[in-house]
This record gives sequence, structure tokens and C-alpha cells, in this order.
Amino acid sequence: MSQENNSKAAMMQQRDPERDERYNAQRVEAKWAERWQSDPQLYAADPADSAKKKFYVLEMLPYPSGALHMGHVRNYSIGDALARYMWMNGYNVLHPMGWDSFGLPAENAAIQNRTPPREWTLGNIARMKAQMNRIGFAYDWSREVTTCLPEYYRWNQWFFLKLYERGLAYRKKSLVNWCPKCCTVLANEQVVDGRCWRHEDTLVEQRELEQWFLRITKYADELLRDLDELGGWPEKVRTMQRNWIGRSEGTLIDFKLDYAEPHKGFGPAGATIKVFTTRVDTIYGATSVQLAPQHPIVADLAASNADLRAKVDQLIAEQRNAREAGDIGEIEKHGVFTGRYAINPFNQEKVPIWVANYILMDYGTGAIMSVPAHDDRDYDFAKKYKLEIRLVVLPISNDPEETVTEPVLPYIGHDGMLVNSGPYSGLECIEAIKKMSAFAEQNGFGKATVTYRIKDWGISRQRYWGTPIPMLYCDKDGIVAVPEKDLPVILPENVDITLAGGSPLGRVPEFVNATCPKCGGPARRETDTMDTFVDSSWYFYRYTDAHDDRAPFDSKTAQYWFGERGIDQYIGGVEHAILHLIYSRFWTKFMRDLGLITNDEPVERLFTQGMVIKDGAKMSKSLGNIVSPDEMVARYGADAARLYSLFAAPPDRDLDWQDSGIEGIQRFLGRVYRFVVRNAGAADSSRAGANLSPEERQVRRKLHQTIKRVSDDFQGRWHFNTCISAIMELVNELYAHEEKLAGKESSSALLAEVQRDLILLLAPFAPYLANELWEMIGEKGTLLKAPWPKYDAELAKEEELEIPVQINGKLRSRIIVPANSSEEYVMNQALADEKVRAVISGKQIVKKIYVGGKLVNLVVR
RNA sequence: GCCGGGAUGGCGAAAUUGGCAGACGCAGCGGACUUAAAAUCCGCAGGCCCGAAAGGGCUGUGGGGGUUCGAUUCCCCCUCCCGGCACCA
Repeated sequence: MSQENNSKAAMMQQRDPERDERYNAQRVEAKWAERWQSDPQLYAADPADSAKKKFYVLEMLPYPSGALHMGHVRNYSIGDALARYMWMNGYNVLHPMGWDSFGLPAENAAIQNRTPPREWTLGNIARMKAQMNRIGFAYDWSREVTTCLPEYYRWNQWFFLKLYERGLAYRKKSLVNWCPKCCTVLANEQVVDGRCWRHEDTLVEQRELEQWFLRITKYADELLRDLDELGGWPEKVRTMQRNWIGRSEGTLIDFKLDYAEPHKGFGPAGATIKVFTTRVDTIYGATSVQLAPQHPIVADLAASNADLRAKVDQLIAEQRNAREAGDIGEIEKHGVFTGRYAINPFNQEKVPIWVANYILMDYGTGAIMSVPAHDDRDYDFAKKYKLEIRLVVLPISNDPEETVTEPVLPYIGHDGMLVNSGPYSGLECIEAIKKMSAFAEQNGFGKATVTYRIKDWGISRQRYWGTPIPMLYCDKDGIVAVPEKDLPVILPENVDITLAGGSPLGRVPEFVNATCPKCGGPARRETDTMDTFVDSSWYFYRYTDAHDDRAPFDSKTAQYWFGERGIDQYIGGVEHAILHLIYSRFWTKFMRDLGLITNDEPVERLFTQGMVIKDGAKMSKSLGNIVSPDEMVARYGADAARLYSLFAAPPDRDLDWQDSGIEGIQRFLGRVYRFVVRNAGAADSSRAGANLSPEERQVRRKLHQTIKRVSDDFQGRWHFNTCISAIMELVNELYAHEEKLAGKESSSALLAEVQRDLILLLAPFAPYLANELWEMIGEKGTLLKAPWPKYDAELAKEEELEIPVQINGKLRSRIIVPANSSEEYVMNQALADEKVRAVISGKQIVKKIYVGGKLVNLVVR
């Protein structure tokens, strides 16, 4: 510790101790929260005819569970900082919030606490809204959307009718996913590794039920193709959606059942097995047909064959077990020969029909042709059951001398040439696929086709707390849509909710019994409700015109806010990559085809923030590592909580919450506060600061460097952690020079400028403190829309540079040179440096490298 | 198996185009202020070694190799962690 440091510290201490008060975040934040809430227009977007450029920033709306968690705080702090930054840059910002408020938890709460779902939900919304306001998020509450209210869900019903009119909503009996805990059907997207997305310990059952489906597959191709246009989305999400859509080009081929043998009588005469293959070129190598154990023909065969039935049931059980274990990909292949044959339509050859546990009924046609020589799985299977392996493709080598005639099997490559394939021998695979598909089509036993992994969206839920599906069943007229004028179909209240026994609505006679709009006779109402993902598929359009009671929204208004490319910035968790984000893309395309909007995609730029974890694990009640936002706000203040959630990690990475870290942020906020308190009076921008001292120039330089760093990050990579570090460095710089600036008259203009810009820089991240200080320095207007500070490249330039000098790539010395020094000057200084001379003495300089303004490297021998 | 992301001090992290590794913060240590503590302010701080100190040397970004005057950054191989997809025919 030097003498100088001691005296400096003493000086700081002496300066104006009375004004050196502690920052009382609770008091200041309470004051501003009240002021902000008393002005409902504060965060309201300008009307859609505004001349300003629009910016629509949106965070995914929460489910009103009753309390915010730290993941919400992080998500909303990112969006809020961006919204505030855009306001300060003069944009017309739309920053709304709402509630995804239908769903099962409300029903469970109703059963446990005897509280009606509506009451429970609206109470939670009020609590969470109060939390959001306390944290200071800048939402335009005049546009609040609550999906469980009839004002909103009537438009779900309206959309359903439009979908139905266009054949995009239909009713179908099929195997569907049933969660025994939710007591309802789930969409494919809501089943993860064979388990319910809400109950990870619960296996989903397959039940055959009649359900409503939305024809998302009609848009499968467009959903896939447009992913290429979504350059503002994370590659990860685009890949996940590509995988989920799972487009696969191939050929359907009919194998006729063989009746030549004595075992006539299986299947109707002329029945065929339709197989899907991407490699029709290998069909001359097909040595068996493999059926999924659930295939209808298998059921026919097994009906009169108890032994086969038992074996097939065994295969089904194996498949289910593998699915339950989450490793259907690892299943040990088993199969059973049915004793029957099918005819290969290309060469009229008889091939045995097998049933195998690795064939999935829900992909393709549930039947394949097995080509052991050219498919891994078929090869394994054929080896195990000693089926014929027949080579039909040879790899093509560039060098004809090296042509392989006995490739290692299975040979999977597409880049080959057909052999043993009748008239197609000699063709290359790609060519053969085209010709053979065309041949099959011309002869009526097949056609080129495209298969998708994605299935139509099953939206029926046997639950109470959701949007009633606006359909009726009449004995005379069958399925009848509720007329548009009769919407909304109101969800009745005071319903006795139980989980078992089907939809609770089925036990409400006033609801069920209706009149058929066609014949006037009695009709039954549909008692299932819609999947809650319907609600969130279009909610962001409703924000643009939240109180419209004649349409879901006004098209012109929506077009202003969505433009041609959608929401400017959408922020949320990656867990919705193939749920909400694929459904809402589908819904947008449908609304476009209805003529409501002109954009093809709902979201131009998507940001997926990382999780908030603690002690290396996701926060959860069972681990006891939950951090409560309320507690953080009470202990450290809302500014500290949101600033820390941005500072601790880049926003796209997981954030490891540390209580000691937020204490550091609290200290930083106090440091800013004390500095401005001490200097608010001394600073006077009216006094010109002409001849600045080196310290003054240094402080101003740091200011402009900081403005640049923070602005650049908002424009580009969003590493708010380094933005906040930069602001901390600026504050450290101010402290380092404080005593030299504070006393001097000429410094006061500079001080005023720096303080003002510092407050502006903090405003998007710590709005409470920023507003308090804004007022303290005597500014009048609202900080929310104060112009963002401008960066001046001249003022940010360093006057002197410290140039590291390396010798053979190793750092040996540093020299200080004027910023505008020539290469020659820098090199001479480097060579003249004592330490450098000591190292290179007696050696020969082979090469001199100067990287402008950055470094010198001398290569010596 | 395939496709992403990641691995840097005691901890969270930074290094934006191949150019001083560890900014900023936490925890730690020392000092000032205080009767004392808290708060605050000032400093030190990757590791190992030499030195009383000033200072100096070596080493260091998961591991191994390569390109380069120079690699956390580019290339090849490998290990581990996280996420997604998976007999998809």
C-alpha cells in the first residue's frame, strides 16, 4: 500500500459525507412503481397509423401458475431491455403481455382446493401481474390477452369453423395418445419418448378414439421449405423442426397377396400390401416383405391362427417395452414368418411375408420390402433368420480397373449401379429410381410419393378447462357446425370436475343438450375442448387489436405490426421449438390463406434464452434449489434481479444463479447512485469545458467507447453480460478520476455529460435507478423515450497505444507510442527498448512483423 | 448412430476479423476509515520456480497432432458434458 493510495482514500472519505447516502432500492422502486402504474399510457404503443418505424418485441406468454420464476424474469428482462432500447431509438414499440390461461393445472387445483378454475386462474393472473409490475416490465397492459375468457376463445371457435369449412378440421377414429394422469388425449408433439410431456414418469397409452384433427400436414411442405427463409432463427430450432416434419421422398409399391398356394382366403381377393420405400431401385433385391405387428393384414392372418396371434402379441409387447424404455432405436430385432407369400410386381417373384418388431405402424404404410444387401436393418434381420441376401447395386468407382464386384454388405450408398435387376441393370441408382417409379405408376401398382413424420394435429381434449369445440351431433343431420352467429359457445361454470369419466362437460345436460340448426331437432354438443396450443397459435395477432368484437383482429392493424416478415423479435425457451412454434407457423399460413394477413411467417427473429439453473441443476421443488423472484426483489431490488439475470451469462446460455453474484450487482448500483448523488450539483452542462485535461479526455473517451460497445451489442449479438461489464468499467473510470474532476470548474460540463449518458446507458437494464437519477440531475421529460446517446468515433480514439513486443511469438516487452505513429517509428521504438535489446543481442533478426496499432513481433535466430 | 451446443483461474465469465489469455463480477488476501463491526474507499491476485525486494524465468484455454512469425480462435484425430433426433423404411 503506497502512501499516495492512503491519502486518496482519505480524500474520498472526506468528500461530502452527508450526501454519501446508501441507495435504498426498496424506497426508490416503490416510488417509481406507483408513478408508472398511475400512467396507463406510459408503455402504450402508438396507433397503427404512426409515422414512426414499428418494432414488435414479444416474450412468450406465461401460463398463470400463480408465481413468476427466475426463468420468466430472465426471459422478460431480455425483452424489456430491448423494448426500452428501441423506444429510446425512436421506434413505435409494441410490447404486450398476456396469459395462456386454459389448461389442466386449473382443474387439478379445482379438485384439490374446491376453487373453480376460473377463479383460481384469474387470481393467479392478478398476482403475477402485480409481480411483473413490481419488477417494472414495460408492458402495454391495454392490450392484455387472457385466453380463457370468451372474448378471446370465441375466436378460437371462429377459426375452427373456418378450418372446418375448408376441410382442414376433420373428425377421425384412430389410435391416439392417452395420458392416464391428464385423463386426456395428447398430440404427438406432446409425447416425449413415449411419455407425457407434463408427466415424465407416465407412459402414454394408445387408445382408439374418434377425435378432431387439424390438417397441418397440408402445409408440411411449406412449413419445411420456409424454414430456409428464417435466417433470424437459431439453427437448432430450424433443425428440430426439419426433423419433426421428417419429409422423405419415395415410392409406394403394391405387392399382391399370393393366392396360388393352397392357403387361399386371407384378406379380400386381390388385396395387396402397400409398402413405402425410398429405394425402389433395389426392389430386385427384395427377399421378403415385413409388416408391422399392428398391420391390418396381420390381424386377418392371426384371427384364425392362435400360434401366430401369440407370437405377434409378443412382438407388440417388445415394441411397447422398447418405446417405454425410450430406446425404440435399440430394439433387438425379432420377427415371425406368416407362412404366406406376396408377389414382387417387378419380377413376379414370390417373397415370404414376415411380421417384425422393428416395423412401425405409424410411419409410411407400416409395411416394407426388405432388401438385406442394401439396408442395415434388413441385413441384420436376414442374417438372423437366414433369409436370402441378393446383391443388386454395385458401387461405381472412377477407375474402371478398380470396380468392386463383391462390395462389403450391406452396401447402402446411392452412388451405385444396378445389377441383377432385369431391364434396369446397368442404370445408376438415381436414374433407376425415377424410371422404376414411373413404370410402377404406368402399370397401376405404385407411384412416387412423399411421406412425412409429422401427423395431423389432434386437438380434442377430454377436459373441462379449454375452448369448447363448436360442433353438434344430430341424429338426423350428423355432424353440424355451430353457426357463426351463435358464437361463442360459452364454457359453463359451476361444473363438477373429476379427472376420470371423460370430459366433465358431458355431465352438464344444459350444455350437452342443444338444438340442431339445420332441422331444429335435438342435438348433442361436442363435449371435448381444444388443445391449449390452439390458444397460443395466434395470440400475438390479437395483441394488435385486443378488443375487437367483430373479428379476431383488424387486418390492416395486424399488417402494420407484422409487416411482411412478422414479429420483429420473439423471445422464449427452446422447449417450444416443435410445439408452439410449429403450430403458430401453421396457423399463420392458414390465416394468410383466409386473407386475414399477408405475412407467410409469424416471427422474423427468434431468440431462445438459456435456462436458469442453480448448483448445476435445473431449479425444481424436489431439489430445493428454487430462487424466488419475490425474495430477490425484497432483498436486492428489482433492478438488481434483472441486471444480474442479464450479467451472469450471455442470454443464450444457461445461467448458474449465485446469490453472491446478485450482491455484487447491488453494490454496483449503489456505486452509481453515490457517484451521481455526490456530483449532481457539481455538474453543470451550461459551463463549457474547452481545454480538457488528460484525465478529462480519458473519461470522455471511456464514455464513448462504452456507448459503442452497448449499442453494438443491442444491434448484434446481444451479449448483455459484456454490455453491463462495460458500464461497470466506465463507473470504475469515473471513480478513479473523481477527485480530479469534481473540484474543477472546467470539469463540470464534462461531468454533466458523462452522468447523463451513463444514466441513459443504464435505462434499459435498471429502469428504477435510472429514472431516480434522471430526476436527480434535473431532467424533466420521461426517460423512457429520451434519445439514446450517440457515439463519437473521434472522441473514442485512444491518444496513446501500448504495443506489446514479442520475440519469436513470446511477449518480452511493451512500449507506449502516440496513436498515430508510423510503422517505422513503432519498430524503431521497439528495437530501442532495453528489454528487447537484451533478448536479441547477439542474434540475427530474420523478420519484423508489425500489426497496425496492435503488436510487434520480431523473429530472431 | 446422426445433428447441434459446450469444456478457459477457487466460482460466473471475457477475449467481436488469427495478434498482450483471464476484462467485468463473486469469493479470497492486504490496507484506509472506525473504539469495534457493518458499509464504503484504495490495492493485490492463473499455476510453478528464482529473488529480501524491485523484478525475472518457465508454464498455462479438455487431450494429441498440424498450419502460422504468432492459435482460446483455423484444420485433422480423440475424450467428456448438455440438448435434439433416431430401426423413419
